[in-house]
Amino acid sequence: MAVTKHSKQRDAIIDELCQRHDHPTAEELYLALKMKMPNLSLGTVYRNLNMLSDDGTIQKISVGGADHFDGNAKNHYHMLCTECKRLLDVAYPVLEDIENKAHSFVDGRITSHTITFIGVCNSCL
Amino acid sequence: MAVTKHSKQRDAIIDELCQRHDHPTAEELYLALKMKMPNLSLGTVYRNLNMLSDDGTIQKISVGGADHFDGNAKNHYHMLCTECKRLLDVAYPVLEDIENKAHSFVDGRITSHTITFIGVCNSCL
DNA sequence: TCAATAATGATAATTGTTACTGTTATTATA
DNA sequence: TATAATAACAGTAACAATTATCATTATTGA
Repeated sequence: MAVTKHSKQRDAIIDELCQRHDHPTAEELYLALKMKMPNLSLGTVYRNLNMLSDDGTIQKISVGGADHFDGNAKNHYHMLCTECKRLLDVAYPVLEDIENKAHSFVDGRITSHTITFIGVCNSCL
Repeated sequence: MAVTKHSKQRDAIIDELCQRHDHPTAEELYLALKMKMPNLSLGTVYRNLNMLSDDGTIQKISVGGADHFDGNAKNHYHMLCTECKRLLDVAYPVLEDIENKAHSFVDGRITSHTITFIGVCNSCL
């Protein structure tokens, strides 16, 4: 179902997600918001994150265990820290032509691509 | 725990995984092997796949819902079909220098990278 | 051959996520 | 502004993927 009506919960979710520059999981987001909205439900967080990522308003990133969410909908790359399991932005310029270049190696049609670097972040080193 | 002893189950898992060129989930692999080894346990499949991917003998790929496993341990890229959720190999040449190039954009140390193309495979088109 | 122990099968437990249900809040219209 | 339609909600149950537990079996080195 698409987003039609407004709600305080949804606004708060988007706000929180765009404010912070880590890429929280649904539960991390829920815990942070729960302090301001004590009767917020985890299901509401999941429902909204899914609707918003279906919309293209935000990004859902499936890497390791739990899905992470990113308020920045523009394609960009990430690094997963194998120690703390956090997901960091990598400002490496997006390879605009890689999808066209890859076309001949693929049995099908490419619509997007993701690059994930694996490593250890500075705070863990 | 590292792999020390041998077992028929483990050998069969590696065999099956290397024979086939799709990238099965633990359960898909389990169902295929169950026919030859009727008392194989799903837990054994998971345990071995994890040990082997920790070893670097095989690859674990976390993209959508369930983890996929790849008998080819050499780095290479994949495409996820949004229709059938299958994971296909993409023979696009590995960008050997991208990790060095990305270094200056990252707060930490990079040890590897993955590229996943998203699209629709030919059989689904 | 035998003792030590890694690996197994079966099953329970855990985790992340989705679905359901009755209630509340939002929005368009009168 | 009141009202009716319904999207979105909270709370909870259900579900799927994965991991942990534990008693038994298989492998291996002495």
